[in-house]
Amino acid sequence: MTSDNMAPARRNRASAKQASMADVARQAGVSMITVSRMLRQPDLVTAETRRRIEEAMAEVGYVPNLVAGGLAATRTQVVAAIVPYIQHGVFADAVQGLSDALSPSKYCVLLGNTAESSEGEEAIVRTLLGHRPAGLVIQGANHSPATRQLLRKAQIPVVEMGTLPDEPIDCCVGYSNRQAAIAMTERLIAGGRRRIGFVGADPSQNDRHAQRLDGYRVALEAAGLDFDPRLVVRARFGIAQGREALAHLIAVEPKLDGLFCASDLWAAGAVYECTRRGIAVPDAIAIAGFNDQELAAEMVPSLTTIRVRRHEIGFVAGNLILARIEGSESGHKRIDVGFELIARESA
Amino acid sequence: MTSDNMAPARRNRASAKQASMADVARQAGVSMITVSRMLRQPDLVTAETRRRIEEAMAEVGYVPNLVAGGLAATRTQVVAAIVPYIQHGVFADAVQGLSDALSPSKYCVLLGNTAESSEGEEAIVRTLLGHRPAGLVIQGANHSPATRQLLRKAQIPVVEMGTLPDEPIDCCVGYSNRQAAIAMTERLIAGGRRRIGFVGADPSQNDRHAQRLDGYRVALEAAGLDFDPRLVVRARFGIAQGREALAHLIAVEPKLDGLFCASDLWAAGAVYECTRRGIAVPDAIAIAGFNDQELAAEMVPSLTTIRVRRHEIGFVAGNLILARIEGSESGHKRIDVGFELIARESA
DNA sequence: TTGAAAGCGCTACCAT
DNA sequence: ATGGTAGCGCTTTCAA
Repeated sequence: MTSDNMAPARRNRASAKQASMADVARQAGVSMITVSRMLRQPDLVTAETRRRIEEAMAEVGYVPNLVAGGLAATRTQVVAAIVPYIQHGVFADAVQGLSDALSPSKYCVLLGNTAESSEGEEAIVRTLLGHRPAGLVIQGANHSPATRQLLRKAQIPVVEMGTLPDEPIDCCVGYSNRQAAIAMTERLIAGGRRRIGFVGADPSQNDRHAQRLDGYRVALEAAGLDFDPRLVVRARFGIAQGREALAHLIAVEPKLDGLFCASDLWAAGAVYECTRRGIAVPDAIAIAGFNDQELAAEMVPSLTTIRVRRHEIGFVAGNLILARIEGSESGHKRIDVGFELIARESA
Repeated sequence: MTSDNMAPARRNRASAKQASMADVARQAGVSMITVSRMLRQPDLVTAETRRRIEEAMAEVGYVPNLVAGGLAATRTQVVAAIVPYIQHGVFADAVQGLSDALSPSKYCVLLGNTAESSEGEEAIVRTLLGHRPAGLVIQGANHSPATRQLLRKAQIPVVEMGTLPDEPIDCCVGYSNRQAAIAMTERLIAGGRRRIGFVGADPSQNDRHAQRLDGYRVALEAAGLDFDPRLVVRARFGIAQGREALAHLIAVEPKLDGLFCASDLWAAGAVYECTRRGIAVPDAIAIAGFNDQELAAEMVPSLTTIRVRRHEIGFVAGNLILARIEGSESGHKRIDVGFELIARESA
């Protein structure tokens, strides 16, 4: 029962080498090109021929070599996806959406993690481009000149996700991080908050967070409130970092009465820290998040946050790529999927 | 400044076609094979030649075609990774680990989502194998006979992750889900709990959860407690589903005093539901999770759970694959990374 | 509806 | 240390 690997050449080449298209053709008594055709445009082949080929494929255990196919056709069945960390739910959602859009067309996702560094990004873009993907999606839009150059020269559809740059490399699908941040900050202000903190990622490495910070600042100043750099915390992602941020901020500013976190993880951490310290949320401090991640709706108190349809962003990006590959050049080069302010208990 | 795409043939072929290795060779005044060598074994090339080639590569904007390389060498720089959903943090952690292990060697991850169905799994395995990956890692070990057959015939290293099957296809790296479940159930029992519920995924589709369910049952029976099928809930993943599960269970069994959730998400949902209903955790009901996901340590009350080093599992899997590719066939075919019971507040 | 020949861009193998 | 010659396994013309 375990004769798969070591079987001494049952039938044709049971173990020796992988079966090739030539083997299938021979077995079916047709030419290679007919096998190739039946795989890609079955309608052009007689039902009878098709049957014979299918039988032959099963017989020899044929798995088409997409590498050879990709080389011959000078186009692969692969789409590259570049995100800072696949481990972060926010990016994984988009990649899932991408994968879901691509799967019906048999395209696969080739993954690249940049670790949120621009050198890392350029290196990974280079490598992924070497695999000659049919298209590429990438998180954000603040790429180094070298990276932009590479992407342009690649002559494939490129989709920047999660933001709406003024000058996309090719296409983009996202929403206005700035407007979303403005909306949330305005809400906090409208709720009577005056000393509002901000937690975000390094704005020089993360353009989405840079825009959220910008929106926060704009909204404050529009309301005649001070933008106080001491109330701006730069953090690594994580719930624990949210706790720390809150601890830091109330030390710096005991009158803190509002907090806008550019990610739900930080907001959750801040809320938990308040809970532990007996600080009432939102009565003493209103805390808002960003992303509407799963725990936002479920935790106690639930999180007021910005909902972004991340799976949809990836899905739309995938369909954009497919449309471009198929040549239906479709006008839309800049798709705004919008955002939604979800008002819950925490703010 | 935007002349990348449309520039009318500056230098050599600025826009026409992608530069090939032949172009680089011509430009550098060497043969193709020397370029190839310099890319893969720079030591075998004179410093001077190297410099000329590097210059030429920059000049023509060369990005090596890994598809052609893969075909010629009959081995690619790609490792396939198959998980139920990349969107689930638990799987994304392992994929991140895999990617982190492979990156230094310039291997990329080709992603496949099975959506946790065996037909889906076979289809995605077929497609990924078509890309002739140098290795493949896959979550779990309950694959259909056809899938196992495909994987065997592929003649590449295969690593099954997250479990320790009796008969791995090739290698595996994981831990005993059964032992972990036994340990946690025993803890609940030792804490005086007598009516203990269980929440898990469909055991027929998810072997890890099947083993956790088994461990729960074994521990109950070893303690002389009834295994009551009414207290076993099968759920889809999610915090909300954990709330529902708790609601359902206390309706079925008002005397419920313990709950073992095979994922932290369910445990978190159950805890939140208790909080909302004013049920004291752990006093009235002890609730235990599984995975030690990020929120487990942070939420209030914090979650007693099983810690599994998921990133490490992926990382080890990646290194196993690399070792196999390099031929250092290394004996370890079955790596147990163990688990840890993390005692916190909820149980 | 089917087939023959010519590559796709690179690496392996053998020379030198 | 460098180069020439064959392919890798498919798809793309074109032809029948």
